Amino acid sequence: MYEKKNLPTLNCGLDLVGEVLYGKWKIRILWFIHQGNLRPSELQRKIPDVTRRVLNVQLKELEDHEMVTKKIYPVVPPKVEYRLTDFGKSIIPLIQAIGSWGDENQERLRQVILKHAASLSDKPKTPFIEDATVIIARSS
Amino acid sequence: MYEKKNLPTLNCGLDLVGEVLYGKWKIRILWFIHQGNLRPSELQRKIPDVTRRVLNVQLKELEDHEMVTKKIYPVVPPKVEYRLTDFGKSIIPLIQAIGSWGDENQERLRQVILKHAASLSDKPKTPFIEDATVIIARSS
DNA sequence: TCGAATAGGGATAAATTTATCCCTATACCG
DNA sequence: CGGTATAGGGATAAATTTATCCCTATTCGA
Repeated sequence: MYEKKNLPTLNCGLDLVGEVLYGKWKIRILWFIHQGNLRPSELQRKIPDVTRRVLNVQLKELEDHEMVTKKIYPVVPPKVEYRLTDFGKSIIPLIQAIGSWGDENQERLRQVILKHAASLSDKPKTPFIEDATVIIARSS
Repeated sequence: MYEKKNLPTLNCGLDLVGEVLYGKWKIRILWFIHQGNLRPSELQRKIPDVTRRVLNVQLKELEDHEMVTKKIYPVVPPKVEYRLTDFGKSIIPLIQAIGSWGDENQERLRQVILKHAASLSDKPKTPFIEDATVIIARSS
């Protein structure tokens, strides 16, 4: 595993929440578990962009942070279920609120996100002189 | 700058919010601006762990995402102020709620975070055989 | 005149997170 | 028998984010 070299900042509540929710998929994982998708394979189908490996890693962290519990059924093929702890359940209203705000502002969010992303891409790497060259070739 | 190679997932509101709030310091930056710390130097003093470079970068992203506006005063020494947009203001209640939940659960959060962090460090890298060697040496 | 404060940013390094690849195991279905 | 589904994890690569270092400029105060 990876050993942290910089200690996290843990001054205020905001810092603390950040530690347990920070992770590309964690909020969504919690949300989908809340929705009743308890098994890793179900979660993976709900979040196709996450790989199984990373899903496992983030679930493990959520477990360590006592947001979920893991139950392994000794059957074949294997069966595992994750459930929210009471602690995990208590954060669901926040996730709900965040999701609602996001839904309400969907259009604007999508617009500014895409605009920002574009502003990163459209820095031309090839100088304009190249375009000029093409034009000259055509006009000959 | 850095050009993204993997496109973000933008399916639901949760994804969208993630895009604009994801960043180690962004939520805190918004919060402190909301508290009236408008100038970069003030923000830096409030968040000593962020470097000026990164503070600038994250402020720029918040600006691109229309969460804040930047106002440059043509004076010397330079003076700059960031303010929340109406859009930015509308997300403050969420941040407030997250912070409150974090404060309320401060103790438990601190505990599980530290426990998890410790579990990463205390994986012994030197195999147990070394301990055994020591014991044998002692008993001779 | 030197140092501090103000704001900014390029180049690069380091840290961290996320993804890819590949392997283990078993039962069921056709 | 061969393919699929189930869950898991080590080793390593790639992507991304964050940090470090070092510059520019001006005014004020000691």
